[in-house]
Amino acid sequence: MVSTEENFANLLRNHHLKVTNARLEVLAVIAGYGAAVSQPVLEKLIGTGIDRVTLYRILNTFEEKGILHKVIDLNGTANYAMCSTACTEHQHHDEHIHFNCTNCHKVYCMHSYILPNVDAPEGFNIQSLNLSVNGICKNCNNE
Amino acid sequence: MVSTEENFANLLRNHHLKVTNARLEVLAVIAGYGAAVSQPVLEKLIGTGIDRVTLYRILNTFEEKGILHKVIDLNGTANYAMCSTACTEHQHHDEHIHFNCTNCHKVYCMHSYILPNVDAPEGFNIQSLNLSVNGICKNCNNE
DNA sequence: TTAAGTGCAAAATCTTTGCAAATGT
DNA sequence: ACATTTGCAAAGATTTTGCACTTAA
Repeated sequence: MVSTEENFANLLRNHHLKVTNARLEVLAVIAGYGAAVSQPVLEKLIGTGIDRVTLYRILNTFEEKGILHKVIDLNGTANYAMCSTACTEHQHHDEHIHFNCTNCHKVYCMHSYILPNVDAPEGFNIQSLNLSVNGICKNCNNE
Repeated sequence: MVSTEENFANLLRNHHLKVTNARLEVLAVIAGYGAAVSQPVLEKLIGTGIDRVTLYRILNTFEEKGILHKVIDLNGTANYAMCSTACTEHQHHDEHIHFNCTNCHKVYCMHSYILPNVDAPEGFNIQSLNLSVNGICKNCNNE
């Protein structure tokens, strides 16, 4: 079995990105977090190792390349989560439900739920759907 | 028939807020806009009559009191729309679909669509749902 | 009269940009 | 070697706070 770090390196290579320490660390933290993460939280988790500007640029690059998808939470803050392998530079497939915990503000991707169909009114064209559920997550309920 | 301005004044009184020019103007602009409005757009529509800080404070107060509801759009920007009469200081009822135009960035409240039921996974409690639809609005399709 | 609301200045965030130095391939 | 990536400094954008002045009730 290949190490996790090697998997991340391959992920970067597959998207024609250079393998740098900063990028590997961002991937490791996000993949290990278990929920979508915001830039401020990421910054705390990572510590002083990576400059804030670099972090912003890494997140933007990863989103453009289809490595991460961006989820806007209840407060309008951007949160990032690993994309499914179906995401590419040209098309994001982010059609699942996001659960926003109103207590700890974690954002969970609920891959097992399927979005409903919605018919657009006359004159409107639908490109994508985004269903957010707000409530209390399992962690917070057990405290 | 009572004038619109008098209706707005009553709306403010009903929520125990003083009737001021700034508040009446904000209500008039938002009610006349036909979609949810962001603070920057509101500021342009209103012009120099109201200080930016006052505008922020009015929007916050209106949201707290249940006069406006806040809709976060695709970019994480807060947009404000008139609440239905079912909204109070203690409980917002904002359970309708929001249509985000990816071209003009207007946010439409689709009151005629009903949200689907979602069952929460074990341990999670759902408080509210938020379904955003992204696409091209009628206005932009006709240009 | 007096509590609530407003305007201005200034601070606190959050995010982006420009450029020189460092790094991966 | 060379294009990419990074760090730092600085600018831009957005939102909040403090305080004195004004206004609605």
